[in-house]
Amino acid sequence: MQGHDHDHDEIKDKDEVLARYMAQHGLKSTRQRSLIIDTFFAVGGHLSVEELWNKVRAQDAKVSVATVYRTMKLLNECGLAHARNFGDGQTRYEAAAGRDHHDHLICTRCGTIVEFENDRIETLQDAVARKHGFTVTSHKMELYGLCRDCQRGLPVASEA
Amino acid sequence: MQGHDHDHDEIKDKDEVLARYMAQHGLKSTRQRSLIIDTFFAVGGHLSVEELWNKVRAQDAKVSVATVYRTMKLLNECGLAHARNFGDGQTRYEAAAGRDHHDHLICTRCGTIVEFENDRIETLQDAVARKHGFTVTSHKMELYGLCRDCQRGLPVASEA
DNA sequence: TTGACTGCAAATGTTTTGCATGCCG
DNA sequence: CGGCATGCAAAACATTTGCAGTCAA
Repeated sequence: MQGHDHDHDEIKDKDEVLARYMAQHGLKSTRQRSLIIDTFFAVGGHLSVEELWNKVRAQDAKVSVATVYRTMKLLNECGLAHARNFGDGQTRYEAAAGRDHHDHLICTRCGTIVEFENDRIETLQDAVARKHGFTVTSHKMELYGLCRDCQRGLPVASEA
Repeated sequence: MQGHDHDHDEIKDKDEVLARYMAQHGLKSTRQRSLIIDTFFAVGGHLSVEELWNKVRAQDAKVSVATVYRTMKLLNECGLAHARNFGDGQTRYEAAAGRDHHDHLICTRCGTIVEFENDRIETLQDAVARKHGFTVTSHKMELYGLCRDCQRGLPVASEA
């Protein structure tokens, strides 16, 4: 739906990071891992492990959830995916390769997630942290509310 | 650190909110609920259900975890407690009655949690939301990093 | 060949729930 | 009394892990 036809650099970058990480850690590139990782980056968005598993199983019915969990944990460790936690009980992952930091607007009615970034907020965050003697290494910020459509009571389109 | 010795108004406010909510929902005031709620507000901080359960059991050994879960869910629903999720697998609750909104600085080494509020950040958040057509009803922001002591490598004092 | 990877199922840890009993109102 | 609340244990989830077989390097 969105025009992301120019992420070849990022994909290359991602592959490099991944290859380097796997080499350094003695990890192997397997059919399942490739499938999971490719699917994850191809789908985009904020996937729960189960959602990702479903996409993956559509292509290879024998991949187990455990492998998806293990693979996403790896991606997270090597910095290519970030684990997020938006209130429903599940951990969601989002692609991180070559992307700037960003935060989220979450519609509490239809579940839409919009990403944004705002340098002025980041600057203020740093200032606050400094005032309290903290050195900040990461942060997360989530704004919950109603998106434009839900404010007007439009029917919820459910998820894909 | 913080001078919050004047929360008597807030406590009264809390009881009112609670009483009204319980009346409206046909809820009963029981020994267990009172004990759990009083303990929760007395201890303060960001308690996991298990931590709270331990405090409660010290006073009445027969209270079950289930009741603590049920009670905290109630407090959360009536707005007197907020559920938070700081990365470890557990949901933590913090008192919300009569308190201004605030965010958190979390030390990733010793676990210290510092609360802060910053109106300019809130203002910017609203602006961002508006730009994306959202009406924000709540938000959370967490800054992760090292607190002053941990930056200097001081020994971790563990939790209480 | 070898050791990492996988699938499966069992194990974990957290939170929820069904049910019979208990207690507030 | 009647119905919500409680305790207990089982159930429900999300996630992890032990193990034996499989596969990449």
